[in-house]
This record gives sequence, structure tokens and C-alpha cells, in this order.
Amino acid sequence: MSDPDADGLLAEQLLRLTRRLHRIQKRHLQEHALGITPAQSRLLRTLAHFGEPPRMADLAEALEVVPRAVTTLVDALEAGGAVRRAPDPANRRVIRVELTDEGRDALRRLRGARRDAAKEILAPLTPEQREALGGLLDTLVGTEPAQGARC
Amino acid sequence: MSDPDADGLLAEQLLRLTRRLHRIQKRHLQEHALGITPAQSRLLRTLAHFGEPPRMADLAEALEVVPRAVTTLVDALEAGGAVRRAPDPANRRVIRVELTDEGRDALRRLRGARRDAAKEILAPLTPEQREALGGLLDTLVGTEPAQGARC
DNA sequence: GCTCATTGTTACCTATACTCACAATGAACG
DNA sequence: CGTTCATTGTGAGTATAGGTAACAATGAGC
Repeated sequence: MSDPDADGLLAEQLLRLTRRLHRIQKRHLQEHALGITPAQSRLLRTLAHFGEPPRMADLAEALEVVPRAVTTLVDALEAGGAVRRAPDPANRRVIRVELTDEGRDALRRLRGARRDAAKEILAPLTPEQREALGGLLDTLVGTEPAQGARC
Repeated sequence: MSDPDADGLLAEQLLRLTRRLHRIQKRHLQEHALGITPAQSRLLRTLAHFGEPPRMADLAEALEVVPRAVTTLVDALEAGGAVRRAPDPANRRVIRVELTDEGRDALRRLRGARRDAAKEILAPLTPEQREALGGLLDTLVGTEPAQGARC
């Protein structure tokens, strides 16, 4: 407020932080020997939050990306055996994306990688600060991760 | 803390927020009719914070990117006339990146775009919350933007 | 049946950043 | 001096994440 450029600075910090997060995430994903990119990890995690196999369009909405992007991600994950495209008997246009056993396994290992990455990036903050940050981000992002089931 | 997955969620929110910021930034940059991408805008802004024309390597460090990335950005900005590569008389290896008058002008218009973008993304927060967020990000990012002069 | 909306995808493009190799230059030192 | 080594920027190529536009297949409304 005092600094008229404070908001811009904030944006800069946000960017810097996220790029750092991305790098750390990538490294941890490699270390954990999961042949998975951060975006694929994100899809996998989102997928797990749905009660039943979501449609591609559902995933696009949940991830806040264009449907086309989901196709690419699911392609990669399906090639890796983590998910499976299943036809919807009720509507032959839609494709349900199912988590395979292999995918569930990957998710489990992924959790470790994710926790490590988060721990590393959040190291400078006290638990209270983390909570505060979480609250602020909630407000900013809109709180609703738009997941199928509220996990 | 209570939720063992809270950190991962936080990372997710951060990612979501930054991608949203990126989109908004891009849109505002287009609206303000500056033929400039977000990353170029960032370099330009960083450039303005140096007391004297920095070397490419200085920019790489300030932006936290690999030197090669700076080359690409400066290429584009130089093609657009916003910056100029100037040889360093003291060391023929180094290249100083200077802001042109045109670049200074772009920076001025850019400020508006940036403020608008920040305003839009930060709309849900009260001024106090923004300040709090800024503080937390400061702590996370390390406070030192590694700019030549502490602006 | 005809028209229109939905759904996923093919094909292509962009932005950002990375690695690797290299040429030019400067610095250190026998 | 010359040899070796470090610095600096860049060419070439790659990866990741995303976006647009056009389209074929399908379903829905009249």
C-alpha cells in the first residue's frame, strides 16, 4: 500500500517462488525414480480425488487447463501405465480416466516426493506461517479446488 | 500440520495461483499493446533496477535463470528496440545490456499493465492480507531479489 | 431427419527454460 | 613468452506446459 509498486513486487516473488517449486519438484520426482513430470503428477493427484473416474472434461476443469492439455497428460500417463482410458457406457463421446493399480502405486511413492519438495520449499516458514500462507492462498485461489469429491 | 498433506496442497494452490497470474499478465500485456511477453517484462523491470548496465551474467543471476535464457530474452527485447547490447570496454567478453529510451517508455506503460494485473489477482485480499502475504513470500523467497542496487 | 451442442482429438504454435558444446577472451603461472 | 585454465556469451537441440483451430463422432432438440 505504501509502496505503489508493492503488488508488482508480490507478483515477482510469487513467480520466483513457483519456479523454484517447479525445479525442486522435478528433482524430487526424478530422485524417487518416478518417470513422471510435475504436471502429470498433478493430474494423477487430482484424479485420485474424484469419487469415480472423471471425464477428460472434468479433469480439464479441475486442473484449470484447456481440454487439449489433458489429452497430452493422459497420453503420457497411459503410456506409463498409470491410468487407463475407459469408455463410458452411458455416453459414447466421453472417456473416463481410471487409475490403474500401477497408478495407485505411483501415487503412493509420489506422496513422499511431494512431501519432501514441500518441506524443502517451505523450510523457512514456521508451522503457523505455513497455515497463514495456506489461508491466504485459499482466499486468492477461491478455496474450491473443484475436485469431484471434497476429499 | 494436522493434515499431513497440507504442504502438498499448499504447493498446488501456489501453482494454480501462479498460472492464473501468468494468464492475467499475458492478457494485460496484450491489452496495453506492448509486444512483450511476461518473461521479457520481468527482465526489463529487473534491468531498470541496476545502477549501471549489467552484464548478461548479472541478469541471469538476478532472474535466477541459466545464462542461455537471458540471451533469448535480450534477443527479443533488442529486436523490439527496448534494450541494446553494448560492449564493455574493460572486458571484451562481457556484454552490457542497456535500456534504450524506447525501453524506458515501455517500462512506463508496463507499470500500468503490471499494476492492473496485480490488482486483479489480488482483488480478494484486504490490504492487510496483501501485506501479510508479501511478508511470507519475502521469507520464502529469501528477501534478496539479488538486484544490482537495492532499489 | 436436420440442426446444433458436446466431447475428445489431430495438427500446429508459443513461451520458458534447460543441457551441451564451443569460440572468444582474459588470467595465472612456469 | 606460451600453455593452461576459467569466464562469458551464444548456437543447436530438447523438454515442458500450455494454447488455438479445425474436425469427427456422438448425442439432444425440435
